[in-house]
Amino acid sequence: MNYWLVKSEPSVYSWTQLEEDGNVVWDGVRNFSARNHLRAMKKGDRVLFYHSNEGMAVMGVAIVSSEAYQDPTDDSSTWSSVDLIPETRFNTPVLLKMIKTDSLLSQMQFVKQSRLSVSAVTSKEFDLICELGNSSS
DNA sequence: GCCAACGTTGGC
DNA sequence: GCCAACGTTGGC
Repeated sequence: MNYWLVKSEPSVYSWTQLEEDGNVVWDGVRNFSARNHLRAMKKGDRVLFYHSNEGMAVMGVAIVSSEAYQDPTDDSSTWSSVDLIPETRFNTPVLLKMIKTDSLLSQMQFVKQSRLSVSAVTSKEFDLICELGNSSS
């Protein structure tokens, strides 16, 4: 299994919205590196769901429920989408501030490439984020 | 195929 | 609201 992180501005699409919807078509990605990550996703892969701009924290874990297919919002056959479903809501969102102070987590791809909207996560990083997110503060 | 200009993202 | 980072575009 592989691990990923997607970013979303909560004013555009939030974790709470994902929980209400039960699933989401992750469309609108218009960056080649991010698209390639979408295409590498397998059903069952875990995806950290990060709030950018407001909140700036990993909110929980989603699951890839459908592998990459033609982005329905794209006419040019260039871009791809996947489907995500919510799995676990962290009881303690893992703040970017905290991630940046950790020697392991501060090396995460999404920290180093802050504009990449879909990034890869190692299993170590994933486990530690989950540990922090599931611990009661 | 290079690179300057431009637009967008996202943290602060 | 500012600005740094960086991906994309387009002229040459």
